[in-house]
Amino acid sequence: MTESTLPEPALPSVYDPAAVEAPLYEGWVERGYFEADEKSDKPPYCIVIPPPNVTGSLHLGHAFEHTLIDALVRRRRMQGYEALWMPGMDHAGIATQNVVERELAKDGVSRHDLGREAFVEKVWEWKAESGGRILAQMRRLGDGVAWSRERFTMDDGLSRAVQTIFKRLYDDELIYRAERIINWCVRCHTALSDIEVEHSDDDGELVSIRYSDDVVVATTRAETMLGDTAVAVHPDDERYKHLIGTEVELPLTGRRIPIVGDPHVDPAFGTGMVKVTPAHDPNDFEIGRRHDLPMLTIMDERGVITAHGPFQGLDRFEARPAVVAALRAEGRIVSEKRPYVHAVGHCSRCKTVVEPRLSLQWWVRVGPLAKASGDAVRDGRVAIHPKSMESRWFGWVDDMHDWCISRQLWWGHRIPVWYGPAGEVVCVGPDDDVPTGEGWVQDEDVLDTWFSSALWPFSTLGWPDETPALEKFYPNQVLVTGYDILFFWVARMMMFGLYAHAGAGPEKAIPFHTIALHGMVRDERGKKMSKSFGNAVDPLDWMDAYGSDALRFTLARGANPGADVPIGEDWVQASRNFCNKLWNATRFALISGARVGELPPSEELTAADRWILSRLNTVLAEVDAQFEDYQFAKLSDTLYHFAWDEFCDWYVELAKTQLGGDAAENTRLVLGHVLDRLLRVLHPVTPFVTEALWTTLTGQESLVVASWPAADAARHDPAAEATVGELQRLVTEVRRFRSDQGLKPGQKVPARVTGGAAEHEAAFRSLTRLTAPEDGFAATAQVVVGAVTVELDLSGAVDVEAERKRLGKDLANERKALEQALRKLGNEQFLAKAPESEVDKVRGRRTAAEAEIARLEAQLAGLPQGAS
RNA sequence: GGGCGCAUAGCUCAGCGGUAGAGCACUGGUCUUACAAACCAGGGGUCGCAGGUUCGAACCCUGCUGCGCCCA
Repeated sequence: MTESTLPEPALPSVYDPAAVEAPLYEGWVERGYFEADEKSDKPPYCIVIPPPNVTGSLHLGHAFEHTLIDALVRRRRMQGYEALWMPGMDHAGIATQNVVERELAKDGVSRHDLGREAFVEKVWEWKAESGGRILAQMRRLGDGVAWSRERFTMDDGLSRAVQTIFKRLYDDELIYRAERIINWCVRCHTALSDIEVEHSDDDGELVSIRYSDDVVVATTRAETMLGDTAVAVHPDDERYKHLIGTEVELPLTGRRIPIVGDPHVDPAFGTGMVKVTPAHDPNDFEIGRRHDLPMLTIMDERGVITAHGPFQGLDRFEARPAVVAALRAEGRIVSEKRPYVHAVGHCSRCKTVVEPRLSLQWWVRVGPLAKASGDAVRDGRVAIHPKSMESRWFGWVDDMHDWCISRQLWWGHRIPVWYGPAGEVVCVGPDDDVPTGEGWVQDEDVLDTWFSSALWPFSTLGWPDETPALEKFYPNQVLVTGYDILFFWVARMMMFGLYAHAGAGPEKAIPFHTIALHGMVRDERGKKMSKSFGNAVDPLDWMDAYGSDALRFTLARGANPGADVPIGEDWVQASRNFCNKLWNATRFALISGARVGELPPSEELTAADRWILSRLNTVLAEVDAQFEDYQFAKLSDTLYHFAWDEFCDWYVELAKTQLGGDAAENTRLVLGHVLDRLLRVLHPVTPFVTEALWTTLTGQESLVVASWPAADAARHDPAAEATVGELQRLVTEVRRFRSDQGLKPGQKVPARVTGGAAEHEAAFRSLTRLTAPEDGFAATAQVVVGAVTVELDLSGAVDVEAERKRLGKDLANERKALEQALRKLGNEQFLAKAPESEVDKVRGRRTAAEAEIARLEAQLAGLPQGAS
C-alpha cells in the first residue's frame, strides 16, 4: 500500500478564503438551512438580532456580536434544535431623518418644503435604495439568519404592535403626557431621552454674579440668568436664613425675584446661593415646582434667545459672553474662572450640546415595569451572563426615571393620539376608528425608536397576533448584546416583554431566558475604536485580506465574558494561519487516504491512536461546557491547541510512521475520525473553511446540518495519555540536545535506546532523526528522561561546553525545586496543617529532584575536562 | 461628586489559595516529501505599591497610587 498511488485531492496547498466563501454562503441560503419551521417537533432555539440601524454599515462591533450569535445558533442547529436567528433592522428615527435631510439639503430643499407626507415618502425611497447595506455585509460574515423572516420596525406588522402596546399602556395609565424639563437637541430639533445624552468633561467658565449686596450666585451658563425666577439658599443656612422671603432685583431685566429656602441647595458649594431657572434646568425645575415659581422660557427651539432686548436673536453661545459683558459693565461680575471643567451633555447622534428645556412630552411611567424587570432577574427567570453584570442591571432598573418617548421628528411611529376641538384626547388602537370631523388633529410627534425596538423579541414573531411562530419561539432563548446597551434596549425589551405577555404567566412572559453580554471591540492597544481617533477598522477589509473565518475566529478567541475585545491585524493574520493549518492538515489526511468509518476496537489501536482519541473526547466535553457558559475565548483556545499542538504537531507526525506499516488502515480511520469531529466542533466559529474541508473529507452535503459530535467517555484512556506524554518528553529532550549541540535538523545520528520506550521506538527515532546503532557504535553523549536513556554517537564531535551548559541548567532547576521542597518540608506548621495529599506531593517532588541531581552531577562529572 | 471595574512576560489577555500560562512579538537553527501563512529549539515576569489573614497568597481582606467605564 503505497500512498503515491492515491490520487492527489483537489485541494491547493494554500487556503484561499475568497475562492470558497461566497459560493458556500449562497448555497446554504438556497438550500434553506437557516430557515426555521415553527411546526417542527424539535426544541426551539431563537435569538433575535439586535437590530442594526437602517443607515448603518457593518463595523467590528457587529462582526463581533454576530460571530457569537452565529456560533451559538449554528451549534444548536447541529444539536438538533429548531434554530432561528431572526434578522432585521430598526428605523433609527433621528439618524435616518438626518441622512435624508442632508440629501435633500444638497438640492436646497428642507423637509418643511416637502411637507410631512412627501418627506416620509422620500425616506422610504431612500431606505429602498441605500438603506440596509449592512444586510449584504452580514452575508460576507456568514451570518446564518432566516432571511425569509426579515423584519423592519416600520413594517405594517411591527407598527401594529407599536400601536397596540401604546394603547394598552395608555389605558393602564402607564403612558402620560406632561410638561417637564427634557434634553433638547437644538440641531436635531427634538427631545432626547436621558440615555441618548452623553456627558463629557468640557472646558467652560464659572462666573460669579452679584445680584445685590447680599446675593452672589455662580453659573456656567450665564445667559440663563435672563430666565431666573428666584434665588435659592438652604433653609438651615445661618448666613442667609434671614434673606428667605425677601426679594432681589434681577440685573439686566429689572424684574424682582424672591429668595426661597430649599433643601436641595448645597450650602458648601460656591456661595451657597443658587440662581433658579426653572424652564432651563432640571434641578431648578424641581425647585420651581416646590415653590410655585414662574417658568420662563428664554430660548426657542434653535437655542436662540427670544426676548430681553439686546440679547434677542443671539444664539445661546453668543448670548453667554454678551450677558457677562453687560453684567461686567454694571460691575456685577465678582469672579470668573476660565477654563472651568464641568460635565456637559451632548446629543448622542450629532454631539451638539444639549439644552435642558421645558417642554410638553409623552412619557412612560416605568415604576411597575422596571420593578418587574428587576424581579425577573432576581427570581432567576432571566439569567445574566456574566453574573457580575447583574449589579449593573439592578443599579439601573431599581432607579429608573420615567422615559420620554416622544420625538419631534417625522420619521417614525406617529403617536396614536387625537385631540378634539373641545379639548378631547383620544388614544386610538390599531382596530379603532380614527376620530373624524372638524377640528380633530393627530399628535404631531413620533415615538422613540427604542419604543418599537423594545417589542422586537415578539413583534418580529407576529405579535400582537397569536401566531405559531410566537408560540414556538417566544420567549427567545438568549439575547446577545453589548453591556453598553443594557439600558438602551435590554431594559426596554424586558419591560415591554413582561408587560405584553403578563397574561401568559411569569415563565412565558419573559422576552428571553438568558442575557449574554459582551464587551466593546478595541484596537490592538486596548483603545476604543472611533472614526475621529483614526483607529477604526472596516471589517470588510480584513475579511478581504484574511477571510471571514479568520476575522470570526479572532473575535471569538478574544471574547472573554463581559470583557472588551482588543483586536489587531496581527491577530487576524494569526487566525488566517490557523485556518491554513487546518486546510493543510486535512490535505495531508486526504493525501494519506484518511476516511471516515467505523473505528476499530481499542485493542487494535496504537498508543498514539488511543491518545488522540482520548484527548478528542476530553476536548469535546470541554468545548461543550464552555459553549454552555458562553466562554467563547476559552472554547476557541481549547480548539486551537487541540488542532494545532496535539493533532497537527504530534498525532499527524506520529501517523506518518504508522502509515508506512501494518497500522496504516487504522491510522487512516483515526485521522478521518478526529478530523471529522474537529471540523464539526470548529464549524460554529469558522463555518467556511470547515465546510469546504469537511465536505471534501466526507463527501457529504453540508456541515451546517450535520450533527454535533458528542464526547465519548469510553475513549478516555489515561494509560495512552501517559505513554504519549513520556514519548513527548523524550522527543523534546532529544531535540533540545540536538539544538544545543548545533546539529542540523535533518542530520541523522546513530543512537541506542535503553530502559523502555520499546512500544514507540520507531516513532521516537523518526521524530528525532535517530538511526539504529551501527558497527563501531561509540556513545559520546547521553540524554536521560525518567527510566529511558538515549546514548548518541556524535562521532566524537561533541560540543562539551554546550553540553555542560545544558546539564548545568537542568541541575540548577532541580536544585531550585529541591530547595523549595525542603523549605516546605522543614516547616512544622506545613506538615501539621497542610492536607496530607499536599505534603505527599512535596515529598514526591523532593525525591524526584534528589534523584535528578545525583544523575546530573554524575553526568557532568563524566564529561571530558577542558575540551570544547 | 457617587458607583463599578481593572492593574500578571515587550504587546493583548487567561489564571483567582498549593512548583507562574497562552497568543502575538523576540532570539537561534531549518525549504525534514500537509503547511516557510510552516517546522524545531530557546530567552523573557520579585503577578502596581504597602500592610494584614493563612502552614502557604498573583489569587482572600484593608489602605494607597495609576488607569478605565457608568451615573450625576
